[in-house]
Amino acid sequence: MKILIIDDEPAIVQFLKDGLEANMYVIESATDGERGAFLGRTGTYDLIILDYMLPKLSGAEVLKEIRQENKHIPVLMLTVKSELRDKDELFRLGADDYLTKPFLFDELLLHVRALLKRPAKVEGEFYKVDNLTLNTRTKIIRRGSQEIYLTRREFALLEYLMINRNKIVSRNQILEHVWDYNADPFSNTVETHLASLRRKLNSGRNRNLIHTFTGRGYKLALNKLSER
Amino acid sequence: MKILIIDDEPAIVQFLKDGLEANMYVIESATDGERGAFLGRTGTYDLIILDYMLPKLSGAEVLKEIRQENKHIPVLMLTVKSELRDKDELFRLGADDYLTKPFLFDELLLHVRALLKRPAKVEGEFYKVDNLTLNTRTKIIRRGSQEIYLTRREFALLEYLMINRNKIVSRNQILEHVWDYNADPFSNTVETHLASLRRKLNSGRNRNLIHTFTGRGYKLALNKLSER
DNA sequence: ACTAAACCTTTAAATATCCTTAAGGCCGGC
DNA sequence: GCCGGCCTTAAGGATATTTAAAGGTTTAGT
Repeated sequence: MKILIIDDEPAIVQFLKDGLEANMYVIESATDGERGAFLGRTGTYDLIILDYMLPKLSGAEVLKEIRQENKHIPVLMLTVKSELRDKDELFRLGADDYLTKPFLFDELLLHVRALLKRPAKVEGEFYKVDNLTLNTRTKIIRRGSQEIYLTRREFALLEYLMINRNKIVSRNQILEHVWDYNADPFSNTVETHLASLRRKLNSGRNRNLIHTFTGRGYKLALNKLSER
Repeated sequence: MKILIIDDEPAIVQFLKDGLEANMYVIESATDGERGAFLGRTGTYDLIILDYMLPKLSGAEVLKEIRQENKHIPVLMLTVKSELRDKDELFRLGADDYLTKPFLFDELLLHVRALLKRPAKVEGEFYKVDNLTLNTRTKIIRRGSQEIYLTRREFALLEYLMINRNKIVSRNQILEHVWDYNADPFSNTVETHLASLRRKLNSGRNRNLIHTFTGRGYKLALNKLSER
């Protein structure tokens, strides 16, 4: 899951980034409204965290720009109580949720989880394919009863495959959803991570669940071809 | 365990602080209601000790503010008998317990212990992971039969890890619960204390119980990964 | 109030982990 | 059987963590 943070205070951005990365989210950030609006319009995110008070382009304007692009990405707004005249104002602008500063990180995390659950991305507490499970709350991966240790990138990759299980996802889709804009599309880092993910998932006598479709992409499923 | 003291008399604050620190609690304090309410709302405490009579914002008002933030932190109120018309008044406001001044420190300590036991933070007299035990009453740490001497900060750190045993806690969570607001989040004092804690706990041929999850935090547990 | 010890924090260097890059071999499609 | 795309492995670079040591502050004893 990829989250965009737009806030002009570097310390806050860092605080949110660290905390969210510790919870296995992929983070991109912008420290002014202009850059934030650009990323929000052009990037691929599952959630945007947007400060109300911003230089260059206010939070409200950024939100408007994003919404114009017909995107219905969940947007969580951060406000200072004194700034907030009317909370309905925020919803009218198109925000999905808001939080008044200061807040505890755990509070934010609850809101983030709730928002990410909405767009039918997450049905229950678990994703499951064969005997492979991903717990969306604890971020624990298991193959059968054995817990599997994954790095952040590997986790984000597997999560994306799990969300799209039984469907073919292209290399570019993966790159868009799991890597940030710095990623070099000509490098083979996706393939490398897929390899190490397969190695970790297939240990023992477990069957391979990540199937390659040459020229098309990858599919996480019990069988390469669907049979009914 | 971190305690917030809100009292306008510096001498009382000092008295409580010294005594509680001697019992391995981490203390923060405020000498007026405004500051107290701010800390109470924004900080992370396991208990708040609140004087009824305060300048700027009365104890009752401070309590109301804290409770508005939906927090159910235990609050211990301190009153002078003459101030207290009706003790039910305090409970109605949301206090969990009260004490009338003057009192003996040991009395206070009993109340503090009782309150901290409530929120399922402490089950019995001991925390235990492998052959490592922490006695919540005597504050004695043992690895097997060997007693281990820890400094206050090390103790608070281990206690926090013990409360959250078998769960990953991030560096920021640790900072929030074990250090006070003065702590510089960019220094590596947490890491340094973890190192010295590990050194003390792992002496001899004991296995390491504090496991690192790069980019995510630390977990106190028998094994890094769980197998069921 | 002074001194010494204990403790906590800071800095910096060493180490470990993770991510990316690059090269060579393998496999599947044609 | 050839070619291009994919996989694997290893090495290098970047980032994160651990360790060591010195400096500063607090605490405790006299």
